Amino acid sequence: MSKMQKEHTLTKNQQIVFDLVEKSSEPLKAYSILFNVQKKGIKAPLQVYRALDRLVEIGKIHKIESRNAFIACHNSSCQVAKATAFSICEICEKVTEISSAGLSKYLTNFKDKDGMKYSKYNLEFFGLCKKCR
Amino acid sequence: MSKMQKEHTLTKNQQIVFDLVEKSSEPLKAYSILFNVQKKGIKAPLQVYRALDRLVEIGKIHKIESRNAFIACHNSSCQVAKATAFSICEICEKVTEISSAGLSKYLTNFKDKDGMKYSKYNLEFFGLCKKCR
DNA sequence: CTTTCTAATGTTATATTATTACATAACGTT
DNA sequence: AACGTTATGTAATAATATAACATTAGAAAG
Ligand SMILES: [Zn+2]
Ligand SMILES: [Zn+2]
Ligand SMILES: [Zn+2]
Ligand SMILES: [Zn+2]
Repeated sequence: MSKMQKEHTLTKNQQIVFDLVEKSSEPLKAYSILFNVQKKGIKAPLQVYRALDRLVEIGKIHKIESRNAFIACHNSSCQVAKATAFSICEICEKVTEISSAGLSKYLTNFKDKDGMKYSKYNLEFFGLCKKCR
Repeated sequence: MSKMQKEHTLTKNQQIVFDLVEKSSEPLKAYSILFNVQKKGIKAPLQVYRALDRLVEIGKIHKIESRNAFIACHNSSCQVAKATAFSICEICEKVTEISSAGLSKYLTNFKDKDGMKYSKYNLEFFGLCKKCR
C-alpha cells in the first residue's frame, strides 16, 4: 500500500459496480451497469448512481461527460481524478484515457486572463482511432 | 458579411432559440429554453433540441457537457466550434468561454502517443470564480 | 408556373439519465 | 448500550433526449 495514495476501502455496492466497470473494455452507462449487476442484488438506479458518484470522487473511475458513461481509471488511479483527458473515436466510440505528462502539466498550470487558477479539469478529444481511419 | 466566415441563415426556430441563448448571461438548459419560447410558438422538446443541435453544429452556441446546458459563442463564432474551452465556477456555476491563443494552439497541435491527431476537443476547467473565492 | 427534391417543422409518444424523499441497516466511537 | 455517521433499500418522479411519422416550406430544375 503506497504512502502516496490514499486507500479507499470500497463498500459492497461500490465494489460490485467497480468490478464491472473495471473489467469492461468500453465505457459503461449507468442503466447498463444496473442491468448487469441485478444478479448481484443491486436493484435500483440510485444504488448504481451512488456507487458511481463515490467511485468518481475517489478517482477509481471517470465520467465521460459527452457520453454519459463511465470508465475505470487507467492512470494510477486517484492521482489524476481531478485532471482527466480522453480521446474518443467518433465512429467506434472507443475511449482511451490520455496519459501525457506534458499535457497535464500544461493544463494544471494554465491560468486564464483573470489569473484564475483551476482545481480541476476535464478534456475530451474527438477524432478517428487507428482502426477507423 | 465577412468572407472568412461562412454565413448560416437561421431558420425561424433556430433564430428564436438563438436569440434566447444569446441574451442570457448564463448557460441555459433545454427545457428552460422550451419554457421560455412557448410564447413564440415552439411547443415541443424536439423543436428545441433540433434547433440546439444545428446551432451547435454551426458554432453559434456550445454545449457545456458537464452541465447539459448551452451558451452562446463569444469567440468570433464558428471558428472555434470544434475547439472549445470553458471555465466553470463550482459555487455560482458561472461559465466563461476561454479565449486563449496559446491554449488552443497547444491543444490543436496535441498528438497522443500513437500520433493520433484530433479534429475536435472540449475542455472544461473547474474552480472558483473571482467573486466566489 | 409546376414538379420535384430536400430541409425544416409539428406532434405524439417514448426512451434514457438522474434525483428526491424517506425508511432501515451497518459501522465506528464513546 | 447510546450516539452519530455512512451506506442501503425502495418507491416515486424529475430532467434530459430521441424515435417515428405526418406535414409544410423553400430551393432548384424543367
Ligand atoms: Zn484516470
Ligand atoms: Zn474507432
Ligand atoms: Zn465559441
Ligand atoms: Zn462563482
